[in-house]
Amino acid sequence: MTDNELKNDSAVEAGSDSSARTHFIEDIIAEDNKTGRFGGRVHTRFPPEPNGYLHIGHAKSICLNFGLALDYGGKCNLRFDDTNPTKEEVEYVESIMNDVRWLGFDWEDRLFYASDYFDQLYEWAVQLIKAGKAYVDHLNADEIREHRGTLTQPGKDSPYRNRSVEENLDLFQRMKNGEFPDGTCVLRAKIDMTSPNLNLRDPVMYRILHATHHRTGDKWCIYPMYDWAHGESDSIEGITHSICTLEFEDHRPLYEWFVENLNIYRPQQIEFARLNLTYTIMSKRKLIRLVQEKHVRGWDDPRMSTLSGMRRRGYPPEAIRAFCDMIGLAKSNSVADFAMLEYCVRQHLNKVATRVMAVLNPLRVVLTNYPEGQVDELDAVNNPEDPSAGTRKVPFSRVLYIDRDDFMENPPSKFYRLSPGREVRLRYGYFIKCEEVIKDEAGNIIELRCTYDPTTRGGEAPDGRKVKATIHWVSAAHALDAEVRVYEHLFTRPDPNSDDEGKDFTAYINPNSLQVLAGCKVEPSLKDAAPGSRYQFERLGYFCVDPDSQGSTLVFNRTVTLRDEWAKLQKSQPS
RNA sequence: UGGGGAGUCGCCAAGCGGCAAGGCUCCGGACUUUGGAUCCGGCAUUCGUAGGUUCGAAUCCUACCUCCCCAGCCA
Repeated sequence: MTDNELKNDSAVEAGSDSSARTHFIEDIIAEDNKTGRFGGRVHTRFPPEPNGYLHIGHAKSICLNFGLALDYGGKCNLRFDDTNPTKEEVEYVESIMNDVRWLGFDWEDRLFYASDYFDQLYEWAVQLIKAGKAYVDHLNADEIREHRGTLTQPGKDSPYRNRSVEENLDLFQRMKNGEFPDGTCVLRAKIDMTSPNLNLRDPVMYRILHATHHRTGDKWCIYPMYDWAHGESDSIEGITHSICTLEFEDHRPLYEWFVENLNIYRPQQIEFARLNLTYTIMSKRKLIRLVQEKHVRGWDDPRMSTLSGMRRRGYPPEAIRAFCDMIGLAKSNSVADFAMLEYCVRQHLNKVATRVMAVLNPLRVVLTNYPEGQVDELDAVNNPEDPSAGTRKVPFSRVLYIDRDDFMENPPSKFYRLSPGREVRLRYGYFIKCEEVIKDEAGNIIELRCTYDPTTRGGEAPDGRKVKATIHWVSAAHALDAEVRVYEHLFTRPDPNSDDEGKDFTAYINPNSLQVLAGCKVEPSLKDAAPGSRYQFERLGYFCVDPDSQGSTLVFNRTVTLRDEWAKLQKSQPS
């Protein structure tokens, strides 16, 4: 996919006339381009820490950063912010690269790691020490906290704050050489212990961590803190607009203090509001708990808000991009409605998904006037939204399955599917009329006896009579068995974080978030459906073949239902 | 009570002194061999509150209110 296709695609998906409406970051870029601040360059970066899987919130940042580069003819780097070896793993860096690519973005040859810059960072730290702007502090963690003061009280200088440059240089080198155990001392920037901005009260730049790093191994036992590594990495890479989330607004003065005191190139940090979505959790800490405590099957469980989960669920990357376009960008905390995401998923799938017939909850139907052993090959349209998708043959015979939801013995007035004595159309097939309801001893309906009208082949009656409903079906003798996994929101409330009642978010996990339907029947054209392929099961929703499918066992995930007027009616008038 | 942000329809979100875009949701209706899609129509006399400036304010000024973030050797 070319850059242009990607752009147009997203714009079209979002239903926006792209050209108009700019958000505040685009305004900033326009202004910078006007003043020539960065010489017309736009160079962004997506800087994940490899300590978990990417989620839909990251998608917003990815689309923003890579999207801006695309829109302004600039570049976007992928940079792993790997400054804490105790939490980071290669499994995560691989999954992250995989997810960014899947979303449709390309960092070309610009794959970087903050750990690439450890040597440079060390040199710069020495430079600050020499300038009297950094010192080694032997206060322990508790003491540092005590000296930091509070929100309303200024902090106090550490007794080690005024060590000589020589002593600091010596100590810092010995920190690096591994002469001290974890926690004995840290390197701090010497700024202002009385600043109302706590980030400026002599922030820690390096801590001692005798841990093996996923890339640098045991080369280092001191690791830079986020504030010390991030801006400097941006500077090294020539980033123009360093976009991050709101909680870093307070860090901007520190970001700028470092680049100014080092006298190096200064990128512009810009903050935006992270994405929140109803019925989902976005914190990595909580997502990892869902996985570790086995509330879900793994990072890629289709109920997860991770990109890998959404991929397995069947959400197309185009839909996620369109969603990121649709939600806009601002600085106010907000919670996007999950329905927006589903709208984007349906909108894309409607245009591209092959239609197929599947019966989730089979009810046997025998056409009493249809010749035994006769098979009719009916023509079915693969995608009414896309004529080029062509048609296929669907076998029709005497014994069929329809969905139990499509039959009611005593239908309410608004129900216009099949019921005793009523006639409906079988999609692409014939009109059938229900003549008899067969029940078992317990009174459960086990079969319907119907007659079909041979003159209605294809679904049109020569006498022009109309039918109120068209229902889907499969031929019993030809159908394939399948397992279908039906999902609902993972949480029972729009904001699972609301810890009123002092409850943990796990208290709001939806016990019905996964329902496994066995014994489903799908049409034979699905025989060799590959994992990951997406279909519309007519009248039901969009479904995606799960990787658990193997050999003759087909497993589908329900991606999202179709919009359903009937379901809505039932909900509003329960009875 | 320190500092940094934000408050426009149920949810996102435009608007930057000239009289409230758009999308999602929702509600009507048309069409329909998917109760899908599509198409039409409806949905903020009002912009956190109260004052003020102005011919005119969501937009400027003042005060207040509410919410979010910051006291990791996490990012």
